[in-house]
Amino acid sequence: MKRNTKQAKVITEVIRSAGRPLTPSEIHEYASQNIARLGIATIYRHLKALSESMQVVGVDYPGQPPRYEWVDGKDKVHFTCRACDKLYALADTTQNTPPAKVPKGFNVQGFEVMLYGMCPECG
Amino acid sequence: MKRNTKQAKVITEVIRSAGRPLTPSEIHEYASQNIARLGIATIYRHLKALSESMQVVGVDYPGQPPRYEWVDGKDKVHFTCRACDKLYALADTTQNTPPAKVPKGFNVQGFEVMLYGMCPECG
DNA sequence: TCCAAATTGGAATACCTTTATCTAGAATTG
DNA sequence: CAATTCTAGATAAAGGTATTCCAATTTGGA
Repeated sequence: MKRNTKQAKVITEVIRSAGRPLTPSEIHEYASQNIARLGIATIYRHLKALSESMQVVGVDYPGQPPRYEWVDGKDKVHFTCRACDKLYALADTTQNTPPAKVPKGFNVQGFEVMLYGMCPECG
Repeated sequence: MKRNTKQAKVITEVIRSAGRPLTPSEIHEYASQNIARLGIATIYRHLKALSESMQVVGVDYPGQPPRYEWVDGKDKVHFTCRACDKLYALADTTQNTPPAKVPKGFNVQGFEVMLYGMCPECG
């Protein structure tokens, strides 16, 4: 039986309220503010479970560690700054329509847009 | 002085003509068909150089090793099959226009669209 | 052709993320 | 409240990519 532990609540809330994709160590860092001696393995265990239940999805981009993001049907557009490497979640302006046509036979279930450039802080 | 070696030519040509993002080991495999005893370190050396000179870019997606793709101003749209994990490069139908609006202050230099779903072979 | 310098191959290894393991502790059930 | 069983924490270990090292080779120029 699945149990409702304090760790599960905090980890889930951290990801859900972040508003942007977080790395496992970021999640660990933020959740540790509410739970002393939180093990990194616990982060990975919950990330695995949350991924399997489709509540979070992985977001990768080159040269950076994998990040995880809450699934809410929005925030499919990300922006990464080439100067400071910050990752932003932008409002989805694509209305859930894949911004590209696909050849016959491909069934698109989801999509993701990654923008590269300079963020307001970096120029 | 930079030298024009057979390895550099073959590795570059493998990536350039692939038409899709390749993993370092895929590049090694294909290039080895033309060069006996090709070291994997040579692959990484050239990938690093080609990345720094902006001739290739990295393409990541969750759970898979990093792939590298030739930069030609096209092929910014990728499709990954959730069943077989194949990665396809689709024709860019976005005309180099980012498929999303960005807030004031963000300067978009490039973008990438990743589609998830089922490929023709898998359903 | 000959030489100095750049490049390669091969293997070791460094590096870092993720997982496995084990025991102690905590959450449900009756 | 006691028993049961899931979960957490800590650390070791795995897993796998990327780098380093250096002798041997190759390249471009004189």
